[in-house]
Amino acid sequence: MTRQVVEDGSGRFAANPHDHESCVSDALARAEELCQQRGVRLTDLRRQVLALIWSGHRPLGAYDILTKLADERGGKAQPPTVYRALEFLQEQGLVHRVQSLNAFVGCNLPEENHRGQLLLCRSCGEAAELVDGACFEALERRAAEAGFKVESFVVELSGLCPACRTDGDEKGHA
Amino acid sequence: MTRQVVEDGSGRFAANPHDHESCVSDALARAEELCQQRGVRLTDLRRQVLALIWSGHRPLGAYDILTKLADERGGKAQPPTVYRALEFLQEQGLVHRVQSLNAFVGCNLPEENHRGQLLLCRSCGEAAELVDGACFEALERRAAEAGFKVESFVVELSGLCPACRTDGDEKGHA
DNA sequence: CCTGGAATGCAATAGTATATCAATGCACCA
DNA sequence: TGGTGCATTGATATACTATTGCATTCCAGG
Repeated sequence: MTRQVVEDGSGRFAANPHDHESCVSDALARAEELCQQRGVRLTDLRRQVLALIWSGHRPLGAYDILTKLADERGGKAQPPTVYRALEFLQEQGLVHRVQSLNAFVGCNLPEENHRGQLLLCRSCGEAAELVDGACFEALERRAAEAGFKVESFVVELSGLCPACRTDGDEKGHA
Repeated sequence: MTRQVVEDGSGRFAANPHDHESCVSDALARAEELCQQRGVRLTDLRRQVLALIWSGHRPLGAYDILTKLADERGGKAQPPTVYRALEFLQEQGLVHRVQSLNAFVGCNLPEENHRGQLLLCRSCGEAAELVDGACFEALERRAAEAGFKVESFVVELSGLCPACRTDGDEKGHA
């Protein structure tokens, strides 16, 4: 079984032309499996929200999701519906909250209870995930020296993804 | 000139009993000097907001600041007033925005255009700042390998500060 | 069945942030 | 001195983000 993984913790961005449908179905399949294993319920609603989040590789706001959800259902959905689904998905590690954008993005590594570093392109809005344990360990050690006990990390890097950087260069040479 | 520095980039938390007045006046004096040097205007309003932020070592929400500001002025202040002041103070490196709390905290190292790592105590709400260039360099290098150009960092660690950790232990032994 | 907890629906409201335009202040220069 | 132009502040409205509380439905286990 060869699986096309476009976000794998290497910080690689989804190449623009990729088989995105398999991206989505893949994420959903793994979510299904994971929830099964954990004995939690991936309900229709939660699956639907997860699918919406995976509709692209850029973080979506809760109200973006809300709108799309309402569309798919014929015009009715309330904020708590979305926020509750998001809460569940976060608990299961299936999505990350992006603090600096007030938005949510799918996570491709839900199995590991990792703390991801996010790379956020300020130009195209796409996100990629980096996993570097060494960085966290260093931070944790440094915090411990100050007597601080770390419980959760937020690491978000904003900048330009490879594609947008190139575009910018070209424009710059005009 | 010996100056009492309670936040110095070491991640040390302000000891509960410290001369906080000198903390505030110190921060204000340096802000004054810095703005002078840079040829930007630290107006009354901005100074007032900065002082409010420095009224403690825990991040304040914009609307907390707004309320206090209104108090000090006799009942009138609007959100944009506060947000504009905050924007200025951020640009000058005098305050940091805390993304994971939607709040703002004073920065004691405005001279260096550093990207601080914040330690946030979930119990008492106090914040301390860590400055570890190595961590940023590592992240930057890692991102660069993926072709990503980092422009700004958000690193926020939530957990328990030394004091609250001790309290927790004591309670735990009950 | 039927029952108890989880999940969802629904209405209201709380909390955070920005857009827009008018009025004022201040540095600079003629 | 007085004007000119830009930065700053005031004021109103509105957009965007998130939560509370309670009613209803669903569903696994007894």
